[in-house]
Amino acid sequence: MNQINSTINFFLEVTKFQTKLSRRLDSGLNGISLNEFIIMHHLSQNPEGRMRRIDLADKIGLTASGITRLLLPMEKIGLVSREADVSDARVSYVVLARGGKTKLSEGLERLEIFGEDLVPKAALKKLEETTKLINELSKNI
Amino acid sequence: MNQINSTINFFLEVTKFQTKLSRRLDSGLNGISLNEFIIMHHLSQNPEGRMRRIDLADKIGLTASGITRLLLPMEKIGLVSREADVSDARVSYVVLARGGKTKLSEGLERLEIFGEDLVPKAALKKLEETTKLINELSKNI
DNA sequence: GTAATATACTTGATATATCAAAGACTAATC
DNA sequence: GATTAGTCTTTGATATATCAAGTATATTAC
Repeated sequence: MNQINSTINFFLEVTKFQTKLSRRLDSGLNGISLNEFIIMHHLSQNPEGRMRRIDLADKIGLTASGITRLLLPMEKIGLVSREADVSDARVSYVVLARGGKTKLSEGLERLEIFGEDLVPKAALKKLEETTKLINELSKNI
Repeated sequence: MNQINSTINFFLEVTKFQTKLSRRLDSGLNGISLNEFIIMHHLSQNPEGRMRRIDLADKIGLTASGITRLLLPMEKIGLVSREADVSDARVSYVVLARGGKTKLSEGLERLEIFGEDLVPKAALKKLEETTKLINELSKNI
């Protein structure tokens, strides 16, 4: 039982939390996975209503390749669609499609309920600080 | 741009952090993956020096099936080994093997350095609180 | 304006999880 | 003590990522 670095402890706990969270939500978000939800959420938050794949990758922490593979089935079932860039043929934008909007709001609703059940009201302020901290840390990985 | 639930925001940030962390560490821990490291770490912390697969699964948040599949190659390359239970033939314990001890301490060293680079000293106290909070949340998922 | 370099995206091979079901036991109930 | 129910682990089929390399296009430097 040696002394443990508190940063390492943090890594272990976050890893565990995220493993459980995504397993739980992957089958509890009305047919869409957590990452699919996250993609659609970012699209809905974007002022232009569309994002380049590479920016999406950066935003959610996946590789470009991962994004390609995630989006493929999403396009097929009509959650998102594809838009070209007029001035740069390498780029293809991701746009939230009609079906995606529906799924997104259903997922949001479920996620909100889940979140309310999970996090006690009293912990919300602390949670927000935590979010800020983790966001800062993410930038340097 | 609608109002976002702060719990959902937390989920997004944690997911991103963990995605980036594990990608980064999976190729930076001297040949072992983050989860392999975590398993060995828990084994080394265990007073009995061994753990049932099911307890390991619970400890790190994976399914029993996931544990089986993670351990298979680890056994093959001599990081862990297998021990039977004298009174319950269903159980097989996981034990840290000689090669695992070496890899673990190498990984620990690297992870410590990584952690020191990532987290500013001033944030350590906050980080510990965060760890506690996340640990609490994990229990209810 | 051409050559070299950089960027955006996709693809082939592979790793790591999941779920649902099966296998092999143990424990509880009658 | 036989049946039933529960626990621990593994397995087949599948999903979701990664990396490294490839394709197509833009940008920079000369």
